[in-house]
Amino acid sequence: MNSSKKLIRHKSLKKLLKDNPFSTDEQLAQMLKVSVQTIRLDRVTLGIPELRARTRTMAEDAQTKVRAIDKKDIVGELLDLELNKLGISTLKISSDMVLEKTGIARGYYMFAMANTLALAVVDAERALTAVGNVKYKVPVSAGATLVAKAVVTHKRMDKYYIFVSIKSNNEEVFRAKFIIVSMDQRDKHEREQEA
Amino acid sequence: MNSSKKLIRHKSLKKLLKDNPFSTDEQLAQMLKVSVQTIRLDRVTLGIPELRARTRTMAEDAQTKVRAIDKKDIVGELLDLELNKLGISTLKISSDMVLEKTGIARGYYMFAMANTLALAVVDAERALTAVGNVKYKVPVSAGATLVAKAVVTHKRMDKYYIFVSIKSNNEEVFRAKFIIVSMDQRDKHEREQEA
DNA sequence: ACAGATATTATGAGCTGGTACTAAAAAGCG
DNA sequence: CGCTTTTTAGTACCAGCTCATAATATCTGT
Repeated sequence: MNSSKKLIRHKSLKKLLKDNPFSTDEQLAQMLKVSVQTIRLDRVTLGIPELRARTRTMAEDAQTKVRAIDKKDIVGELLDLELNKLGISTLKISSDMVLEKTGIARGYYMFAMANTLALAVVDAERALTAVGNVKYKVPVSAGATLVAKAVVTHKRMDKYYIFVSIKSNNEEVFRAKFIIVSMDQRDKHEREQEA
Repeated sequence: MNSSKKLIRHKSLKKLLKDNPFSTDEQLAQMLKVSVQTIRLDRVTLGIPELRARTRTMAEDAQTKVRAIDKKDIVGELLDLELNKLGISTLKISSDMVLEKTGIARGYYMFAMANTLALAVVDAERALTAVGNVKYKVPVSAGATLVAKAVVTHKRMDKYYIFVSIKSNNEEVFRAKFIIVSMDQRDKHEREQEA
């Protein structure tokens, strides 16, 4: 099978670009062990624009982002995001994020981190938190690097049920469940009904 | 004055690039009615990178943007406080506390307001949030003045059960239940055990 | 095994949006 | 007027492509 090779390469190509959209054709060619021309051909058939166009659209998108929450709204740093599935972010607790008396991080940072991540995971133009359920398991001190993982457990109508776990040094320090309501669907329904 | 022209142009240049960072030197030259070389020279002296580098860093930044909660007074203003009984605070939602897309206040502001008030009500030197249960009832827009009321429903051992309700224009927009743990009594014992 | 299709690679011209450098022309100023 | 600063011009070079053409390699059916 000749074309199966090609298909596999196409998939790999997509994945490579998803992981690092800043690769040049030459780098991609090296990674996939084919010639640069092949990469270019693949890009054309897959409708993938060149590096410059890619970065450009990314930069433009960043300016006028159309998603539930702008990436800049994420408290912490977004590491991975699969819309409607999961998201991972980190946040370093600095000394001005802790309570003076106890030296322990104010709880709302973990809440904000978890909540914004949950909202970011939802693939909707407009989304709101409806319900939150949080549990603080271990106090967090300054200097800790937190890693939050949000997972969409299930979705019913316009409601997303999201579970978020925050770990520090692989120890769970916080967990939360959110119900996020997408406003997109409502709009559509309402518009359709009205129309 | 020769250099004043230059200074003015430098300011214009910065502004133009702020408004549209995607301009090429040629476009900028046309807009400022000078030669392309002048623009390049200006960019060098101002330390402004070329278009491609600009878009590139923008795209990269967009991927991993850090933004913690503003250190501003999230808490709001304390109006009344009866330790171990109740507390009342207000918070005005400003335009930079809302999500751009929806114009609705970010949920963690209400959480932070409620949570800090709950902690304030507890009559303990050191207290931590253990569990939180929140419900967002009505979206809040910029300009709204929120009033939070926290009530200690009961206390068992070192745990305080606190109910918080946030109203805007006398309409309940948010409610939360917290379990706050006082560390005053037990920290001595536990530290010795953990150490 | 061999023609014909499909896939891959090579080659070269041309483009954009620059950098880096040199040098000439223009403007400003005492 | 001459000197300095500022602006413009010009050349060579680069990355990272596109587009077109052509050659080679690989596979596939008969």
